[in-house]
Amino acid sequence: MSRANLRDVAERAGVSVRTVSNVVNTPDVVATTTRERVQRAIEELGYRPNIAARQLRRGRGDVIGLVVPEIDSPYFAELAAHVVRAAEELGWTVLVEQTDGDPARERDLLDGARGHGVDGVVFSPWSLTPAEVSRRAGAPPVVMLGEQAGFGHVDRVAIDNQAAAREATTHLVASGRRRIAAVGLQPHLSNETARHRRAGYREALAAGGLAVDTALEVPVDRLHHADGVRAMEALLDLAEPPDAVFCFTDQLALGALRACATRGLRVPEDVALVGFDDIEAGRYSVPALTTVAPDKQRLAELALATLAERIADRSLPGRDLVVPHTLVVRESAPA
Amino acid sequence: MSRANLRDVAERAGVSVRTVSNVVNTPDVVATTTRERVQRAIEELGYRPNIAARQLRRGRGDVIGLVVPEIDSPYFAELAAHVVRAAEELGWTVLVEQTDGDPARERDLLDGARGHGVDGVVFSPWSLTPAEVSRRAGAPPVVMLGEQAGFGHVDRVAIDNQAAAREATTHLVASGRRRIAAVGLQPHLSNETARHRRAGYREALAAGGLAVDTALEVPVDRLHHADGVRAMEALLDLAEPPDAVFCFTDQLALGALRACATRGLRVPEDVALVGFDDIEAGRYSVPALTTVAPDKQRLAELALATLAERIADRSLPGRDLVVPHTLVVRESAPA
DNA sequence: ACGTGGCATTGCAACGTTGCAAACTGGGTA
DNA sequence: TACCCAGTTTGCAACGTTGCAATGCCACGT
Repeated sequence: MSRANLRDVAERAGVSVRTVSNVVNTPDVVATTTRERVQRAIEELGYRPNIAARQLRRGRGDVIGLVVPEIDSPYFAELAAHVVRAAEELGWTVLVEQTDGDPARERDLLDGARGHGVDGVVFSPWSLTPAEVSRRAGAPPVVMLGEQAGFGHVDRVAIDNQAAAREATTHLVASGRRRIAAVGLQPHLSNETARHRRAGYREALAAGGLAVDTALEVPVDRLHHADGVRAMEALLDLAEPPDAVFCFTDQLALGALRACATRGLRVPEDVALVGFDDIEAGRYSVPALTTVAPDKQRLAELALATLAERIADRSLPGRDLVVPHTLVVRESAPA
Repeated sequence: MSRANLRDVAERAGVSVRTVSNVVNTPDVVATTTRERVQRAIEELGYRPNIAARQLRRGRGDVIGLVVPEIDSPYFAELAAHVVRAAEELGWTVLVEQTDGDPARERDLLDGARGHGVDGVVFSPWSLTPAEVSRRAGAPPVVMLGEQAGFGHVDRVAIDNQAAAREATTHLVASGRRRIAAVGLQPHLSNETARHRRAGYREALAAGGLAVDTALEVPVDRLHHADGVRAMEALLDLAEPPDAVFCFTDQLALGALRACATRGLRVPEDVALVGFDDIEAGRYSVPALTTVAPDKQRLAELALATLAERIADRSLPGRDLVVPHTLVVRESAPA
């Protein structure tokens, strides 16, 4: 016996298909006795609505896509947790896709989570250029996360990365550091976020009367711990190593921390470290990470609220929404 | 103008609806010239298949659910990454749901990811009792992850938690530790996995001629860093603190590590630590964590392969599949 | 000229649901 | 008694796609 449908229930309860549908969707319009009889039939047959048919008929499926580079990076994992929770609040379920930062995959998935009939998409790009976010006829609405500027007609939700990076670096300057490195540029990707963070970093240096030394601006391949280790080792191999490092993600910072330990350097005494993202692991590392904390929950909620509005009215103009952040001072770069 | 459908394309290309469908699904049966004409029309109209209609017609939607307690716990995040990748390999997309370990939510979601028309579900339970995994008429097939034994008719994929815990503890015994604690029991949940790990831990103690001291078996509320901190502090407050701690997850171990640092204890000199899960953060902590490493990729692949088989043939008997694990010896508990 | 076989294309129906509007029911009112 | 209205229930059609089976077409061999 296959899965029961409305007709099976209707037959069993001795009512019309339409009435069963009413019991499921608008129970209050059905007479009490009828409703109870139908509900019993539903129970007995184990009826569950066919979502595909409902979606086809209604024109929406209450599913949204979440497209991130990698769901196992702590920042994205934490973000995803907030998105899933916020989505549930709105009656949505979340479909997760990974791009691995691959431009081609980002482009494909931008067109609607592999076409999987989602009502909308929350998209966290790494390498997408603004030009690529256009001409997407028939694709579901998208909200972009992060600092990819210049999309214009597309909604975007992000923290002010440049200001955040400036504050982080200023904190290091203020604590007396004079040779401050930056780790996390990704020149091989058109990663706008990294660019903004570097801009903020440089602003803070200038404001503190420090010169930019490009030898201290270390590019990385990816943003994992291992990349942080490599970058830190490179910095420590310099003739004049830094006395502070601003890492563009906490993962990089934790890698840098590890590299310092391996080399026998003390943090923060010999080198101060600041991260970015405020992932849980950074709150419990030894020493605990000073870091920029984006309000991830707010970010998720705002992204979904924006998406909901756009789904309701696709003619809305594109919006640029800013979410607050704070600098959390911990042991790796104390005041 | 709304979204284009097969009929719009057919009209524009001057062919039948069926031929357009053929171009989309089985291009090789269509003549080259026709195919090109249709493809041009598809491009021009920006046609994208309606997934709901396809799903309704085909009877499957190539979407599976992944139900985990929390997607932002590193272990589940890493697992999810593997699941998403493996799913893509099989042409599936993954819908993620979080239970927060809440029994009621676990029960609901077990019945098919909030009914969201998934073809199958990969379920990672925390507190579900075997009795609850029954009588699910019409619900999609499920593969259970972890050590929830006794489901019988349901497929299950897991590592041998008891053996793994035994090996981890034996490693501590072999390195000369004599007062070995265990952190991670969750007596308030019917968490079978924790039970198995304790059984393995006790086995190893017995084999090493050590007595079980229930004062050294520390329960925790959740499995986060903070719980590890609290548990470790409790252990260090004992009249006779342990010289080694086996934590049931790496997150707990990292919390314990942090607590040791705060108290000025050296790891591994004063206390050795072993974790479980082999999350990335544990590979870069100071000191790096000795831990049990489940083959997560294998776990994900096997779970999905099993699910695929069950979807194909729902009359298959329930299977219990075991995935390999290894003990990775690092600094927190050297040989 | 005609049948044959292979390739290409087509029409019909159905998947399960819900929007719409019509139809029925019973009791209260003019 | 005839009528009306609110409360219930119903039938029909359509959402967009694909399985099935039939039809059309053409080149080839006889």
